Amino acid sequence: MSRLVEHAFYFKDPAIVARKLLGKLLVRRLGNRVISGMIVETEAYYGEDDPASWASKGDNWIRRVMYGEPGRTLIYMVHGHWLLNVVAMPPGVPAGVLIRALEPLEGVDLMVRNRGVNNLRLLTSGPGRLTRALAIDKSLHGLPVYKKDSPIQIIYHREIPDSEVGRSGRIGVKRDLDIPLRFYIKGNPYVSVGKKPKSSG
DNA sequence: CGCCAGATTGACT
DNA sequence: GTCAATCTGGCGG
Repeated sequence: MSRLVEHAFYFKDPAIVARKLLGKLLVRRLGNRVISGMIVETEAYYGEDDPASWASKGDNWIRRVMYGEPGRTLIYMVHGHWLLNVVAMPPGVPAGVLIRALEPLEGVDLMVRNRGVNNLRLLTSGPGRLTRALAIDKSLHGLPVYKKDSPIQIIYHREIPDSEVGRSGRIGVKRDLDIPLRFYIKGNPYVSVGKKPKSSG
C-alpha cells in the first residue's frame, strides 16, 4: 500500500524536509512500468543566506523555482549530470532539498538498462547516477511529487529513527555553512561516498 | 554566437 | 587524492 506524501510536508524548513525524506520512496512511472527506490541520502539548501545555493546567485530560472511552490521538482544540470531537487518552504521563501542517493527497489532491470552498469552499488549511489537510472531529465522539471497522476512521486515507506541518521557537511560545495546539512542513513551501502562526518562523536 | 561556471562522475596514481 | 570529460543556462558582444 503506497501513501503519497502530502503537499503540506514540503512547506517546512529544508533541513527538516531533508531529514524526513530519508526512508521514503522515490517513484518514477514510465508508461506501465514503475521504477522506485528508497531515499538514503539528501542535502538541504537555503536561499539568500546560503552561499552554496543557486538561489543566492541573482536572477535565473532556478531561483524562480526555488521561490515557488513547494513539493515540485527542480531539475538542472551540473558537470553534465542531471540533479533532482524538491522545492521546500512556502512560496516566497527560497529553499530546496537535493536527492543524493537511493536504494533500488522496483524496476532494477530498467535502472541497469538506463545506467549501462550491472553493479547494484553504483546504480543510484549519487545525485547524477540516480537521475540517469530513473530516466529523470529536464522534461520532468517543475512537476509536483505529491500528486497521484504525476510521473514522479514521493511516498511513505519507512520511518528512520535518529539513531540511524548520520549528518555531515554538504558534498562538492565550495562555500558551505557551519551547520551540517547533509543527511544519510548510517550503514546503508547505497549512500554515496563523500566527506566524512565532522566529528566522530 | 562564444565563453565560463558548476550542488559530478569515472579512471588513474 | 587528483584530474579530465560532459551539458546547459546566463551573460556579454
